[in-house]
Amino acid sequence: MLDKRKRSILQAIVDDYISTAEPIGSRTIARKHDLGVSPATIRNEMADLELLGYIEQLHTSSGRIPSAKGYRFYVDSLLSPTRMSEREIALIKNWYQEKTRHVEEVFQETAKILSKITSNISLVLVPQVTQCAFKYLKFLPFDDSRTILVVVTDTGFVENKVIDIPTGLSFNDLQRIAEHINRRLSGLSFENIELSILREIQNEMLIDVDLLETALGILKQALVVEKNERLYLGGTTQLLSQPEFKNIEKVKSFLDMLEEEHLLADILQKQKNDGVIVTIGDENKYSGIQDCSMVQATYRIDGQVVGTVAVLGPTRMDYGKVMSVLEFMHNHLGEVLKKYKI
Amino acid sequence: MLDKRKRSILQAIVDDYISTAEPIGSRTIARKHDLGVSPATIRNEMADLELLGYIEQLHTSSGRIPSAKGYRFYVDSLLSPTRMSEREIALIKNWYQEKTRHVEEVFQETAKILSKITSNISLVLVPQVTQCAFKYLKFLPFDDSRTILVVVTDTGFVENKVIDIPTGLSFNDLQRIAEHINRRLSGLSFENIELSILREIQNEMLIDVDLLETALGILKQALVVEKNERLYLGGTTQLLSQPEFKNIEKVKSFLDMLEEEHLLADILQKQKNDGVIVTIGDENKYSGIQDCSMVQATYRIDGQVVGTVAVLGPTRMDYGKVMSVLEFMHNHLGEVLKKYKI
DNA sequence: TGTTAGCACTCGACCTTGTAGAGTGCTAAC
DNA sequence: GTTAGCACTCTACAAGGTCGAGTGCTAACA
Repeated sequence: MLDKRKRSILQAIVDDYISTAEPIGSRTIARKHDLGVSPATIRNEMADLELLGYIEQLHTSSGRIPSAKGYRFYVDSLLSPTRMSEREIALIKNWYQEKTRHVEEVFQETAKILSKITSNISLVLVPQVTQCAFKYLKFLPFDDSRTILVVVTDTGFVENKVIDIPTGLSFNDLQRIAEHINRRLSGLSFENIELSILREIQNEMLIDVDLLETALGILKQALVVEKNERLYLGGTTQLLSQPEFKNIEKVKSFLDMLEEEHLLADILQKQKNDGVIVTIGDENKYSGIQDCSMVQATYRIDGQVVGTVAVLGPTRMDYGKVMSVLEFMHNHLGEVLKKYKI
Repeated sequence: MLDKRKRSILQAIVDDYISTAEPIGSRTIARKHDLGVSPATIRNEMADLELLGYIEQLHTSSGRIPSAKGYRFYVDSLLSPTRMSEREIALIKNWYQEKTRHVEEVFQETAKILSKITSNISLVLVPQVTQCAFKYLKFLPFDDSRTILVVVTDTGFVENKVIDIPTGLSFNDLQRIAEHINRRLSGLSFENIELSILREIQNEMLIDVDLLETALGILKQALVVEKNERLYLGGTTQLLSQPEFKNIEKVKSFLDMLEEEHLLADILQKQKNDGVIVTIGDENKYSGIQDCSMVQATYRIDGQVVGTVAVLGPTRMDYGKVMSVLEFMHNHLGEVLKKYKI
């Protein structure tokens, strides 16, 4: 364990480096932070800290910058958990009030808020439909050969698709099939709608087994669409303001990675514990972001975890601020979503 | 009018500059293009071309680069209209076949194809709903206080929204109102649904004028959502490969502009003639893209123009290729959309 | 009269060199 | 254990020099 002075010095280095993006020297620390010791002493301590792996040097005679281990210690032991100020909270709540009318807009604006406040890239993973319940499906008329299949969930998500009416089925047949399916499935969560239940339905409707199969196929297809998690991204341009992305090649490879949406969704750790998680530098499993850190948090509706929000940026990020914002989202995004009738 | 040799030289300059992004000198032209004259002669001609405003010099003793006027002349008079090769066309058609299942995916993939082929940013403006016809609206049950309003167009676009049931209206009232509205509006294009018609409907339904007003309000609100043009963007990262965007500040301001979607939609000229249009440099009305060129083309369904595709990039773009691709989209995107049941 | 070779000139790109400044480690004194 | 002093290291930056590509002009040539 580090003694008090070493901790103060490490804290000073991380704090300063986060705000200036410049390596920090002993004299700078002595000047800015009143530790009551001379630069020479600080130099000795810094040599120790470097030996212990908390800070590193780009070359002889440059100041020190925090290592991944240093950031980890900072986040775990030096950062006093802060909450957002009342004023900030009021601002955010007001933002939601003004800018959101659809559910989708809540996600969109959440991404915007996060990236704006933290000056980093934000990710919002929307609820997996599997976690909400099937309410009903309905076929709406379109023309002789096509119909509109509408699937409604208990949370008010509506998905629709224009589909061909399977040959041999009349529109009335479809209505009948829909009614039956609804009677059996209504209220079940999408997770619980398994092939076995679908088989049962098929068995119950002895007539037209083939036709039902087609209809069930359509439902399944709709489910696939539903299940597809959606990801909202915010603040990709903020990236360009960060000094670590001066190098245009770096920006390019990073943006290319961001375009691989499924990859990003995968990067978000399936977190077990319910709260804010910080992943620093090479703790990330994808090499593309190993000089980045990610802070993520779940959000819940009625106590159930339904999605994840995250902030992604260079390891040199303002962990305190980012964590407090995500803490807020963790606690309040569910409320907001509920208010806006998800 | 330029004589034949000047035209050859201008063409050589534009061609070379497009492919190398370096100013072109007289010696380079003499070497690469067999014009049968010496560099000195070419120099004299270039001096003339500069005087006429077709090319310009960044400083004494640099080669020449085309001016906006030069590009304009190139596009109008030097570029022989080319078509895409059969092989390329087959590739594109195959791409659509493999990657598109929803209508939205067609737009998404069109943007991707355009940016991939042209190495520039692509814009796909999707059909304005105003240009297709209202088919019907329907209220679907949700819960005691809310209903799902579904609006269907003749092209198969379906938009839905969960709305509060206005106090005083029963679900049956809504059904009745929907029926009446459908009877009056079905088949009308959204453009033709004007306030006057809505007033008429209001007058016809003498009972419950207040309630109808509310319902019409909801429809109008849905229309607003509908009318909102959607814009698909592709290849923003391609930008970073272009040497004119080495400067990170430039990239940033450009990307910021791209985020203003409505602005972009506005930049696309409301074109009257039906074909491929090229806008070069300061011909663009927005100052943010005055060192860029834009090539745009309409696409049609059943002979009716429904949307626009465009490619945006530095003035130094491969106009021949870009124009041929957009010519292709102009002629075939409608077909693709039709096949995928728009 | 149009074309060409030759020449002096210009300017950016690139390299070298020198200097200032920030920072370090070590040592000796407090 | 702490500190002042000192020699040392390394980067950033500016100044100066050279190279090469390109130009315009002039005089000679077909």
